Amino acid sequence: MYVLLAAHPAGAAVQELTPAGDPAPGNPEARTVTQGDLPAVVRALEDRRPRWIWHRTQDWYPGLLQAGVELERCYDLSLCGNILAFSEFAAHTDYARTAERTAVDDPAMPPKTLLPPAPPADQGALFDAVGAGPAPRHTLEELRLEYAAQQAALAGVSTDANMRGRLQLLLAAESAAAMTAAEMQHTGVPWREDLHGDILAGHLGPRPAPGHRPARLEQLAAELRGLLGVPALNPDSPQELMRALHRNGIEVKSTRKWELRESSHPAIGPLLEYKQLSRLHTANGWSWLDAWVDGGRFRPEYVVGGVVSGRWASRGGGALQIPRQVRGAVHADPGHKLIVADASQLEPRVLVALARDAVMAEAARDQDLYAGIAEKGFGGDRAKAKVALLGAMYGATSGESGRLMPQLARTYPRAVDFVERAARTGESGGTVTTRLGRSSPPPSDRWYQSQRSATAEEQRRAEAIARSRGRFTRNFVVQGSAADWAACWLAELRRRLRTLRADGAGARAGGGPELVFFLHDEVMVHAPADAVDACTRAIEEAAAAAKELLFGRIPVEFPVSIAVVDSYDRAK
DNA sequence: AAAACGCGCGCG
DNA sequence: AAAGCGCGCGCGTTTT
Repeated sequence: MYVLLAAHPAGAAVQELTPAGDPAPGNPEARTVTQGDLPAVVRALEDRRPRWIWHRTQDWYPGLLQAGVELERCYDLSLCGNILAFSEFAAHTDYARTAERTAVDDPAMPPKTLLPPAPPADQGALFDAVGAGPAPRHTLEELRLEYAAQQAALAGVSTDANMRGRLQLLLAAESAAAMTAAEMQHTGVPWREDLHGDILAGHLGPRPAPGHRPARLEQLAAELRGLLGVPALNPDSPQELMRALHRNGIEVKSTRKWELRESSHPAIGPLLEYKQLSRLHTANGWSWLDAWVDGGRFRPEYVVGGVVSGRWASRGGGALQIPRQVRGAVHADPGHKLIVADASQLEPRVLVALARDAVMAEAARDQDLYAGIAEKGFGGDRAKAKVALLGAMYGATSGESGRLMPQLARTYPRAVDFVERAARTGESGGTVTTRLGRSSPPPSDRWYQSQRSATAEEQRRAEAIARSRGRFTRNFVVQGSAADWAACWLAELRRRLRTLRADGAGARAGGGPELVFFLHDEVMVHAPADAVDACTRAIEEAAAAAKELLFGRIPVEFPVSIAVVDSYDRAK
């Protein structure tokens, strides 16, 4: 069953559709629902396990979750349309051809909200007030036609090499990701403000008055002014700092910490400490706590489709950059555990599978892939093998990594060829595509302009721009296919956790197992102690399922390492 | 005064 | 030890 949900002046409009996007023969009429009635109506329909079709998950699902309604599956027209419009698998379809002319939704655009909670006051007037605000951006009929067009495009994708199946899987996984993101934002990461406060006080001293440096930073700044002989120095100003360093004979070209570390001047130690603590204070200090942690939960906004490769981005709170320094504040509730799982060395394993490199696959049977690769081709030197492989995936040209490339190519020609081909394609303006069919964006205007270069200087510049795009497409196939895998892993895990909750896992502990965090190749589940074993099994099963969905039965493993801990800093 | 840019650094 | 990819954010600085 497919149900389309659209904004309507009266609140919302609901219509049952066929899988292809036609009005359902037995029940072709749309009906309108007031905003207040929507949660109850949706909940009643959910009993029939429909796939909910809507413009953007972020417009609908947060409000429904707020009203206590959790749903199983959806189809996000905006996210799926973006994939279909660019996918090479669908490039020959009418949908992709017309999509080039129509603006595609920007995934990074903030969502409008239809149901409580109301958006912050400063933007409330724009999006608020059903009936009083601007007309909905898309009518029910427009969205129905959009869905039908997307399904027609999908039906037009070749079944060769299971391309249609793979793309369909990607659309389902992307839509599931959108739901997971909304659910995780709703749930939040368990965050102990008191522990965070202890960490801050330990490093910085007591909380300072607003606009002031904490005691420890002030002390270090004073020390630096003395050591560098600049009484008014503001160490936060790179310009002032650079001048002060030069005056003391410290000839750095930037104030980056790895360059500073080269110098042995007595000011360098305190300066590096200042930089580290200053970062902690400004990025994850007391104001961060005030702004982002509420009621013991950190609720970041995830932006599914925010990265062209298919990775998620986030907005506000730096959710995808929680520094190791403060991970001790991420703490399970009483009677609960955090299960932190990450896919070990995901990208190189994905490369092995993509390239069907049997030699590398054999080496990758080792739990430690880099050690396995080192054994064959690098005389057991793990560090060398790792640097070489990372260089191959990122397009290293110089340094040790660049020098090791030929050595890697001798033993593993298929894997190296695979990324080299992706690079060549990108350099010449072509498109590359992930395992499930997400394609790279077209070259930038800069790239096109540089193609028409005349002088030798312009020519050199053009080659640099081309190489830069080559590094991007080289990495895109690996990073993007890893994101494909991770999206499937997450979707499979979500499904299993829903089953565990439905079966009553953790009912006594006051809250069943929940996904609370996802970071590229890592998931965190917050689970009652007695559900931990079932959850770890679910995580492993989901990983195995993801591999098979992407690649079928191939002799490449995607092991996950799992830590069951009370706080995040104890994981790996 | 506000917006845009560049630096530096956190994460994978 | 940093370099090759992908991000977000806060600060200082420059431009509008």
